[in-house]
Amino acid sequence: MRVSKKTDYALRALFTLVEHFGGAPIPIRELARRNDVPKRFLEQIMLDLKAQGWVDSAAGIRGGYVLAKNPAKITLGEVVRHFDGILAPIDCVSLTGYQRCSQEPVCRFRRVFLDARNYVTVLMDQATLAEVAKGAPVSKHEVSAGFIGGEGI
Amino acid sequence: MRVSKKTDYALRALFTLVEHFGGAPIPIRELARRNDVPKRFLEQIMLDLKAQGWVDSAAGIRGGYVLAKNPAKITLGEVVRHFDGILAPIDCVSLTGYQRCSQEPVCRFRRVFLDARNYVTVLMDQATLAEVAKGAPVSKHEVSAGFIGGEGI
DNA sequence: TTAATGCCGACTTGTTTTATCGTGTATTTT
DNA sequence: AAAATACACGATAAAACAAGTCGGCATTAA
Repeated sequence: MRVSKKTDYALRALFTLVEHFGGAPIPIRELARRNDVPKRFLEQIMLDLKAQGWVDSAAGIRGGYVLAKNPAKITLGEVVRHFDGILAPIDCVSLTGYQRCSQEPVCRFRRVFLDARNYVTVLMDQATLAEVAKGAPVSKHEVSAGFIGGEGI
Repeated sequence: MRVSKKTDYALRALFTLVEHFGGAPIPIRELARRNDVPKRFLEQIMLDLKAQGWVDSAAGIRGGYVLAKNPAKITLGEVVRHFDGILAPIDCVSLTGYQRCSQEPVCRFRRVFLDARNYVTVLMDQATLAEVAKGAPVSKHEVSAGFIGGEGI
């Protein structure tokens, strides 16, 4: 599951809106500046988020975007899946994007990808914006630590 | 971590070679037929696998490909990483493909992707061809079962 | 009314994916 | 030595996707 810039940018904007949940609308200009996203590109993305019912917009001089739902009701899984398609590493172990493969009856490595899917989908579907927003940013040390053999990652 | 057809095809061929480890070379024609892969495309892939030292080839009328190393010494992680690049879902949580992101000091969702990376990379780097080849194919039931809320996958 | 804002569709540009094709070289059986 | 069977290598290419960019219209508060 590789996430695109589009998904990345969408999440940045969403988490900014979570911070200001219940407050005044935030204009795209501000969302773009604070999250280091190209403004015209973010426009497209916000439009898409609105069509999905995750955000609402107000036009005019005090306009901007607000979160349309409680942040506990939106998950990372939904957002990633919307922009990038399936979460599974390969179609033959996906539910939403299942494609039959001729090798299924004999394929051995499929089990490993199924394992990956099981972990990742549960992880993503349980990760609500509300819960994730509570956590602290990742420290530099965490990215390079905690591995068994020091393999490349 | 989305795996490409190329990786998929490479793994199909490799597992066929694992089955015949120690035996006579298997020609591309046969590898292509048995694994349902376009022959000319597989040619490229096998050349690549050879350059990596994972397979060896013999020309001539009784020629073909054989595994060049013990299947316990090749992991899915190595193969996937070679063809598809990083295993991490996003560069900011990758070791081999790390790219600094301006939002790191404030990003909240990065932790979730780090979690996904940790699981997937350990899984893939521990999965040797030898071990994986021992397992049984995945049954139809396994792909659609075992989930908490019945979310889309 | 005017300035700030969102809305909308089209367009661009570059990369990656998934191959296909033609030709050349090596090996072995006959 | 010749024929058959393989691998080796480079070029080409259609299609999809990713990541933006642009121009102009609609809406609203001050």
